[in-house]
Amino acid sequence: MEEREVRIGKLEQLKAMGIDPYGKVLRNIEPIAKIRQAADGDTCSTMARVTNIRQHGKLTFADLKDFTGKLQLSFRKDALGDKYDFLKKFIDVGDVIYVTGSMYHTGRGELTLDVMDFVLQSKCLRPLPEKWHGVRDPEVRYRQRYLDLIIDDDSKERFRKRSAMIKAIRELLWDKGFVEVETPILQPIPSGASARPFVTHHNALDIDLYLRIAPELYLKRLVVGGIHRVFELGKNFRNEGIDQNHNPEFTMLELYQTPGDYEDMMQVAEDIIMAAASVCDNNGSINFKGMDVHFERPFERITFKDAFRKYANLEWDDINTLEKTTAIIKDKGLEMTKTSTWANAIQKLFDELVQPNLINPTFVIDYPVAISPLAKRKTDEPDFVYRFELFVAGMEMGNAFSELQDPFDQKSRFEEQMKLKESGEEEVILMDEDFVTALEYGLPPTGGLGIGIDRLIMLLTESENIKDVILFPTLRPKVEEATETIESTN
RNA sequence: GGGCUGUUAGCUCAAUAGGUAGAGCAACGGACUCUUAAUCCGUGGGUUGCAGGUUCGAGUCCUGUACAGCCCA
Repeated sequence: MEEREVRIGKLEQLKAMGIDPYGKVLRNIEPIAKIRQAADGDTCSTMARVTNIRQHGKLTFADLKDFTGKLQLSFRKDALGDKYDFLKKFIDVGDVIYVTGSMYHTGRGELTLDVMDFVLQSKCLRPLPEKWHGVRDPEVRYRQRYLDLIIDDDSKERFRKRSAMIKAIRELLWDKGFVEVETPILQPIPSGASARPFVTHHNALDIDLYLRIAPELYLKRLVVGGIHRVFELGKNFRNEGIDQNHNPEFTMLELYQTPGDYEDMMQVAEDIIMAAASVCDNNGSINFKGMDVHFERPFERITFKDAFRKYANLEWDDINTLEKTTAIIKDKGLEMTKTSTWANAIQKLFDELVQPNLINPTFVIDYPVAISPLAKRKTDEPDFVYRFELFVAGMEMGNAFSELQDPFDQKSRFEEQMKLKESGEEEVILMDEDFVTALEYGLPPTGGLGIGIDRLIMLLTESENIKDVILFPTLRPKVEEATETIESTN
């Protein structure tokens, strides 16, 4: 590791000269994006990482980058004197420096800070990845995200947008009078959705606890408690495989509103998605995995039954029993991975035959009660519920319903789920008696909505892999290696 | 879980048929006051992911393994 040794050598020399390579805090700075708005002749100061150095004898240009942008610097021997020689000798690409100087435009028109003084703020001991190919190895990008952020402007921009979208969503909800809350991540019963949970153990209580798979049942308790508009934006955890669309921990928005129903939730869902989309200047059109997607209100609506008719050419009479769905699954050469129930079969058929066709934002509404244990039955059609799922680019983006208020019905639906569990079904919505008790106190007519934030951000930033919108995606830890680190100096 | 592909210098990538492992950038030394992938001259840099095997000889072929990517479930 020769280059690193060279830089450590410089570090030692600096110390010997009485210069702290990890300098004092200098606060009178502004981010690069702000500085770039200055007029020629203005005096500006900033602190950022040097990403490129171009030396020309007694004149040196350098590029400085922070999270907000890039700025060219010029260093002149005739302005800096001995300090210019210090620059040439001790400042490397990767170092973080404080600079102060005056703005001007070069002959070629590049906005540049002519440096009057600079201070080393942190010495970079390792060479940065190559300057124009950047980091290609996905593993480095995910494990050493800081390198990705230093080098890759697109990545930087993607995470800046992520932050801005989440801010836009929060502001929208606050403006609508929603209260933001935090409910337990450690839950004794991981209910509210059907997925395998992570298990952990609390020593003092000597009980197993589960990382939540959904905050749903807690948020509805809060509606019972009188918080009529409530939301939570946070992590859920599901113990399932990792692929382009799945990370074991992911960010979910859930909100509940009373008075409200799933019609209201369609409006809110559109509001949220348009608010997030407004952050990306793409005029509501994106291209995702080769699909052209247009965001335009109102989003399309189609009933669950009609979706089968339209996209799979199947009438409800063709698929309303386990025998019929099983036959079709075989006929299409599909494979059932879960237990053989009508609920699993109809879900499988939907996932395979309908979902991939839903490119533009589409609300699929009025689901069968058998696959919706927390949603309110339709008054005119009690085998169906007031529920929708939102699909975009063939991906599920959201799930919402008019919430089931009837504690007796809720109890019996939990019981059905538990029967399924006993018969070997792994993923069911677990019985939560305390939640039923809460319903007995009276849940007013409520609409509830969940939106997968990571997937929304993937879509709007046209990122095909969920790992590209999560700063530190879950990876298998590296076993060997433990990259050579410096010996502690004490 | 299954299949395919990848892993070579700090970074990005080469290496034809199994025959001394190369280039660009980065680094180091030198020239250079308007470059922006600066340019020019020169120098150093490798346990080819890891562990075995075949062979006179392995980056290359075989087996196993680790990690990653893609596809499938």
